[in-house]
This record gives sequence, structure tokens and C-alpha cells, in this order.
Amino acid sequence: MDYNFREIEQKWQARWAERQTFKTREDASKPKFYVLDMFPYPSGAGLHVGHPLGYIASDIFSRYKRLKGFNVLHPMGYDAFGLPAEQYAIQTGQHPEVTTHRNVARYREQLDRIGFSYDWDREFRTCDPEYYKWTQWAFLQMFGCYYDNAKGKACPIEDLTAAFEAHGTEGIDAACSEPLTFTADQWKAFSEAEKSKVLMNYRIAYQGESSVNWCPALGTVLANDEVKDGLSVRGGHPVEQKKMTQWQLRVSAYAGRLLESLETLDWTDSLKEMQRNWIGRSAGCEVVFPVETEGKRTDVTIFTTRVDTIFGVTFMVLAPESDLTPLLTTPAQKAAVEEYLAYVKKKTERERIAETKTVTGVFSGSYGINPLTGEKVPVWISEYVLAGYGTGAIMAVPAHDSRDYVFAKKFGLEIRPIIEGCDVSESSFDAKEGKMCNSGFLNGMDVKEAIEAAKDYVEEKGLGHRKVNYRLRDAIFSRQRYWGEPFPIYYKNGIPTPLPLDKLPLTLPEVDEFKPTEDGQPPLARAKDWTYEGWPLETSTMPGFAGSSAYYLRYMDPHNDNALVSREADGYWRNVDLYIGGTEHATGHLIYSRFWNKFLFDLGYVCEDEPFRKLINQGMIQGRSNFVYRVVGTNRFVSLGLKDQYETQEIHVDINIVRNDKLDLEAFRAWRPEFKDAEFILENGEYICGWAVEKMSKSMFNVVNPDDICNNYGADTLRLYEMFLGPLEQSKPWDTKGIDGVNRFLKKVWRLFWDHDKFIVSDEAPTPAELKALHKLIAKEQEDIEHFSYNTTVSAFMIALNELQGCSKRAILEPFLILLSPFAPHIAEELWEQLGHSESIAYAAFPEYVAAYTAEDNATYPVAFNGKTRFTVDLPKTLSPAEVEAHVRGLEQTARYQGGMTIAKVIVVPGRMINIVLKK
RNA sequence: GCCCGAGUGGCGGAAUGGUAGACGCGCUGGACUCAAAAUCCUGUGUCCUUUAAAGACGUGUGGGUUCGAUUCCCACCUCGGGCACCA
Repeated sequence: MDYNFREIEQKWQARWAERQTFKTREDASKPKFYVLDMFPYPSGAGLHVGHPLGYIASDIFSRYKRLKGFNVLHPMGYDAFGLPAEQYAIQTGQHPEVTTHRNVARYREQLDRIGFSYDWDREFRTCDPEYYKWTQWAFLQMFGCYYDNAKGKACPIEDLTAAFEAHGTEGIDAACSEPLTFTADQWKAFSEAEKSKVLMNYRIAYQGESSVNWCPALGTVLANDEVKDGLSVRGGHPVEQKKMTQWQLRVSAYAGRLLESLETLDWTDSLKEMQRNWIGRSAGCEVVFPVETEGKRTDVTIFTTRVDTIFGVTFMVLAPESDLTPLLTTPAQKAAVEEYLAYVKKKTERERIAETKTVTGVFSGSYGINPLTGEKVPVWISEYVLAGYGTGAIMAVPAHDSRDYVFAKKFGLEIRPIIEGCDVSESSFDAKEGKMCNSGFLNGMDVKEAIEAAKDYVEEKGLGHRKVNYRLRDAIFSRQRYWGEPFPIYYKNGIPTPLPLDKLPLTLPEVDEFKPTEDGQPPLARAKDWTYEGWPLETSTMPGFAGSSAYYLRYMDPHNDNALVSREADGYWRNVDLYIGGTEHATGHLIYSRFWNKFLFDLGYVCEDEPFRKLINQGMIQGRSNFVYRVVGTNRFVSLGLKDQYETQEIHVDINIVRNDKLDLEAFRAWRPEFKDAEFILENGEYICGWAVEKMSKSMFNVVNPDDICNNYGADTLRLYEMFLGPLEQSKPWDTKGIDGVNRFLKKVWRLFWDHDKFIVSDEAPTPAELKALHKLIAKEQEDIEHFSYNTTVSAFMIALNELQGCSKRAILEPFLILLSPFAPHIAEELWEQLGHSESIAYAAFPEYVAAYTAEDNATYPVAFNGKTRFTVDLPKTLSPAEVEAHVRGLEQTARYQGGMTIAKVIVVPGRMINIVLKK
């Protein structure tokens, strides 16, 4: 019998489904292990060979953990709301649900061929109303909560209103959009609308004004990645910055906790670093500078991390968008300032970022007073100060801040060094080192010392206070689009009011078109009767990350209609033990999920503070493109080795008509009409193509479809080969050339059991050498899988097979199949069954490793003289280093290699190496 | 500009202080075959040498630590990734 992978793979995929081999239940008798892939967005293009890389790795780990006796949760589903389906709908008029359904079916078909051990009973899509009910539910929870800084957690908004009733804002320490102050009496006197507005300032899900990319032509807000060079990516329409009221999530309230608990996670350092940068903690000081405008005094609070340099302040700068800008502009400067503001407003976010080299600004006419020195300094307005960070105002110290320096040079402002011996003639001195000078009481101190001393001083004198700022912004949560979760909010007398929980899910309404309305309303405004009890419902929808923020919780209990996840299921599965996915989600999904989870944790709905304990980022699989070289102006194509003799043009050629870089000439002529009469300049009778590693994409003709690999080599070969390609976390090119190696390996495995039509497995006792090969493999596989070094595990299989050549003994082959089964489950199941087992190999016991079989009695020591190996010697492993040394010193060869020198010392590395150090 | 990560045969890669190049691809020669495919066996870092033995060189470059460095330290070069007026 031959290794008929097609038959075997079909048979076992059907059988796993039929027998529900991978159905998972809570089982208190077993330790749990939750393995999760970042679920895919089902695009119209289907999967290419790069997509399943992470899925294969997680599947191997899942199967391995099952063999180790764990109860493994390994689910899959789809992130199905999103822009591409909607855009396609706008163009074709097809309902996004239809295209999404079609794409999901195609993905499922492709995934099924690879033989994953998912529990498909737990599958759901983020666009299923039964699921997005819980996305809406979570939103309402956030709407109903505020963040109490003193308690360090989210609390019901009722606690806050009770406090307002009792004593107004006195003693409240809550995360808010802007600080408010009122008394209990004032609160009681507020109208319903005013109260609602005040509470919005505190809610975790709130409506607030923020600056967004607005595209008038498309009538929608666009995300930053949908805008390029000030134009919309789709359509090329101009995009402007506009202040709009949007739903937002108060992620910033969690900045400190998101940063701190990074320490507890088993993620790569680079990923944690990316999140740290994104959260951007900076500890500094807020200081009040009184500013005089035409005799009027305004207190301006600035934020700085370098209070120590306050004696070097020679001017101040306001952000153009700051509320203070109009207040501090003198009549004399009014025209100039307004002109500048108009100029700034015209620029898009992109242009502002792109033109960081050009320095712009205008003088306000006002002067601030340095609270430490009493000195008067001019107040400028410049776009290099951001309204959204700190207080939107800074003190400028050009001698010790490079941005202030450039600004001072451009506008001829004073640069005053306050660190001894630094040279500021060419650039500022930003380093936090040196001794202070020209700085009053700070003189003579080291910079680090001075920072603390200055902070203490400012606080003592009541001039300011210590302050920690974060760069992390609140997440804008509404989109003017159709294909997303509707907000469970209606407007009663214009006041945003939550829908009652028993009205969830609020399902997406039908609309005649998926575009915004003519007057710029979101698509949901087209729906008939989009109201609740006669009041209008919110017409924007939630963004893509809403549905993916808590999906890992839903897999624990996917059919529960009473809760996102039951207490029991959550208590059993807790959180994800291993999460595999790409780095591109480092500052999106992986921040939002952590925030979402922490919020639910605060409310007691989940038992773990962090969602993903260990995270592995699989690398990208790039494409390997092939080229042909056309002699310029002709239809002649020259082979790679001869192309330098001609003037040529490089042309991408479909990799499906190239094998081992050799072009199939007939297929090439048939590929495109213009190549029908192509002529070739061959070398050694063949046309050799050039190649390059590029992104896998249709336009490069280098897309490899996993279905083709499954047809030609089988899913087991695909799985092994994807792992064999290189380290999981590294980006690497796909090259189908090498796949024959692993395919050959599987054929050889088959032949251990079958000699043509004869099943040849015997019950003979294995030899010590065979046992040793097996146990070496057991040890290696365990070590490598735990470290996600799958490529070396595949190598270890190949080495073991070479050592076990011709061994058809049951006592060896049974454990060998178990070891192989996570990697190549179909062939392992088939042969396992042929050995007489009726139960699936998936739940066999991982073979135990017997140390005795891997330990050699003798070690072969290389003997080196001054580091150069001269000969080897076989010695029992049991010898102590001293005994080995004595033996080696006594050898005849040792004397021969000494060459008149004397032995200074002998270094023995037990079991590895002997080095004899010689001296004259 | 700042912060990470990586540089090893023709190619993917292995070795984390102890015989560099495991394993696989490709290539060489051979067996089987009328022939091809498939399969099996052999060799395969570079240089010197007719060949072999033996030797020298060899992990981006230059230094250092060490009996011994791909591995640790310093500087530089190249590539990849992330952040970027965040006061």
C-alpha cells in the first residue's frame, strides 16, 4: 500500500468531525490549557500559504498539550465586521452579510483541509447578533461606569451621582475629560440635560469632542490609515481636520495599570516595549506661570519633565488650538495671530507631521512671569506644541531642549545655558548630566539631583505640583458606517440614554444603500423607523476593534444567552495561556483587549486581570517571485546567466509555470497572448529565472495557495514544511522547492510500516540503539516545543528516522507515531489505526523519556592543545574530571603533541571537551 | 533623530562559552531502468595540492576578555522592525 495522503487526510478529517474528537468540555479532573489564534478577517482573496503559519503552530501546541494530559480549549471564529466588506457592498450593492458569509465559507473550507483540532462547536462571528449582543452589553457597562482614581478601578456612575448629591465635586478623584468644580446645591439645580453633560465628563464610554479626519466627499470620518498625504485612500478626496462629537472609550484612565501589569506578562520584550512607548508615561511637574496681557492676569499651567531647567526659560509657547490662545493675544498682535491660526488650520495632520523640519510660530503679545525668578518672558504660539498633550502650553528652555532651540534660533530668542561647560553654539544640550549653574539655589547640583530638588521646591512654594502624563489617548469609538455593531443608545429629548438590557441585541437595520445620506448622516440614518419608543437611535456604529476586544472570553461559553461568559466557565478557563498572532496588533487590538478585560475584571465579571498570559508573534511568510528578462524592444527572453550581455527588462513571471527556477517554456507562451511567439536564449538548454523575496501578493504572481500544496503533497507535508521553514517568530520567504524533503520524510515513515503491500510491523524487542534514538527524540521534542522551536523538532524527526532506518518494531513505532501526531496528525492517525487502535491518537499519552537510553556509557572527548583539536579519546562518562585529566596526561599521544613544551593546565568539560594548555 | 532585533556555505537554517555549518534543499557521482520518473547509496564551506593525507583560512568589519568566542564586552558598517514635534 502506498502513502495515499489524499485518501488518508479526507478520511480523518471526516472522522474527527463525525466523532467530535476535539469537542471540549470543562473538566475539573484535568488541568486546563487555552490556546488561541488571533481570529482572521475573512477577506475575499482567501488564505495564502502565509496565513496558516500561526494556526499550524498553535495546533501543534494544542495537540501536544492534549498528549500531555491537559484539557485544551482551542477555538476559532471570524472577525467579520469591517471596512472591506462594506466598501465592496457600496460598489456592488451586495449586502455585506452575503459577501461575509461567502468569504467565511471559503476560509472554513481552506482551514478544514489543513486538519486543525479546533472545537468548531464554539465558532462564532463578531457580526452574529447573539455575539454582538455582548459587545453592546459591555458598551453599556462602560457607559454606566466612571473610573475612580482613588480606588484604582471602575465604579458605578450611581456612586458618583450620590457623591455629587452629598458634597458636589469636593473630594472626587475620578478620571475625566476636563476638571469640573461645583457644589451639591449646584448639582441639584442642574437640568437633566446639564446633569447628562456633566456625567459624560466621567463615563468610561462617553460622548466627547475630538479632532478627526473628516472627508466631506465621502461623508465619513476616516481612520489615520485610510488617509494618505491629506487625501482619502479610496477616491483621493481631500480630508480635513474637524472637531466632532464622537463616542469614545476612556482608555487613558487605565494607562497606569496597562503599563504596570505588562511586567506580569510573558510577551516578547520588543512587544512590551512597543506598548510602553504607546502608553508613553512621563513623570514631571505642572507649574503655574502668571501671564500679563494688557494689564490683565491669566494663570497658565505648563507641564515639564525638566523643572530643573526653569532658570533657563527665555520664552513660553502655546498650542495654536489652546483655549488660552485668544485670551493671551494682544490687539496689536491679533491680525498676525489670526493669520497664523488660519495657516495652521488649513494643514492636515499628515502635513503637520511631514513638515516637522520647518519651524513656524507667532508672538502673542503677552509676557509670562517665571514664578521662580520673577523674570518676564514672551509668550509665543506655535504648532510644535500639541494641544492634546500635557496642558497645551510649555516653558521653553532653548539651551536644553532641541525643539525649543530650533525655535529660538529661527526667531532670534535668547538661549541661556544653565549647565556648566556645555556648548550651545551649534545645538542644544539635552542630556541629563552635568552641574547646574546660573540657577539660584540649584547651582552646583548634579542634574538628576536638581530635578528632584526643583520639584520639591515648586511643591513647597505652592507654584505647582508633581504630575504623571501619558501619551495614550482615549479611543474614538464611533464610525459613520453600516457594517458594525449599532450603539444601544437612543436620544430622549436629545439626551443619550441607554437601551434597557433586555432589548439587546439591537440588530442592524436594513438600508436601501450602504452609503452615507446626502446630508452627511451615517448609513443607519437611511433605515426606516430607526427609533426606540419614538426617540431616535444612535446612527453611528462601533469600530472594528469592538468585536475583537472580548472574543476570547466568549469562546469559553459561546452559546450562553444570559451572560458573555458564565462564572463557572470563566473560573475554569480563566484566560488565554498561549496567544499566537502578528505584531501588527501591538498597539491596537492588544491594548484595547487588555483595557476591556481590566474593565470587566473591575466589575467582577471575569476573574483574571490580564487576557493573554503568553504571546507569540509569528513572522510573516514572504513570497518568492520569479523573473524573466526580456531583451529591450524585442520578444526575446534571455536566461539569467546570460542577461548581462544584453540590455534587458525584468518582468514578473507566474511562479506556477516555473519549477526550481527553470521556466516551462510552453506554459510561458500560453500564459499571456503577448508571449505567444516568445523566443528564448537558453543556457545549457534551459531557461533559468531570476528571483527575489517580496511580499506575497497577486500583482507579483507569487501567491502560493495552501489548497494546491494539500493537493500535491498533502496537509501533513504542508504542516511539517511550514514549521521546518525556520524559526516561528522570524519572517522568512516561502520556497516550494524545499518541500520535497519533508514529503520524502513522510513517505519514509510510511515505509517503516509497509513494504509494498505487506504490513511489516513486528513485536520484536527493540535494540538499545533503537531505544536510544527514540528517547533522544522524546527529550528533544519536549524541549523544543516548549520553546516554540518547531523547525529543530522537525529536524529531530528526520535524524531519528535515519537512525531507525528499517526498524519496523511496534515498541518503537507506536511512541514514534505519538510524537509525530501533533505535526502530521493524519498519517499518524492512519498508521495508529492500522496498528490496531480504535481510539484517536490525539488523546494517547505522550511517551515518557527514560534517561538511561539517551546517556552514552562512553563520551568521545576531543582533546585540544592550546585550543586546537588534535585527537579524540573515548572515556567512560562516569569518570570525574580529575580522573579524565590523569588519563589524558598519561597518553602517549599527549607526550607526542607536547613538542618540548610543558603542560600548564588541563581543562576538562565533563562529557564535552578536553583542552591542554601548553607553555614554553 | 530615538528605541529594539538580526548579519553563519549556492539557498532555508543549526549550534548561547567547548570539534562551526546539524537537518533539509540544490548540486556531483553511482545503483536500479531500454529510458524517464520515483527510490536508494556517495560526496558537497573556501584555498593550497594532479589526487589523497596533512595544512591554512573561515560565522558583516576592527579591537578586547578567555586555554578556547558564531556565542560575552567596546566601536563601526549593513539590513529589518517599531516610535517620532509627547515638553
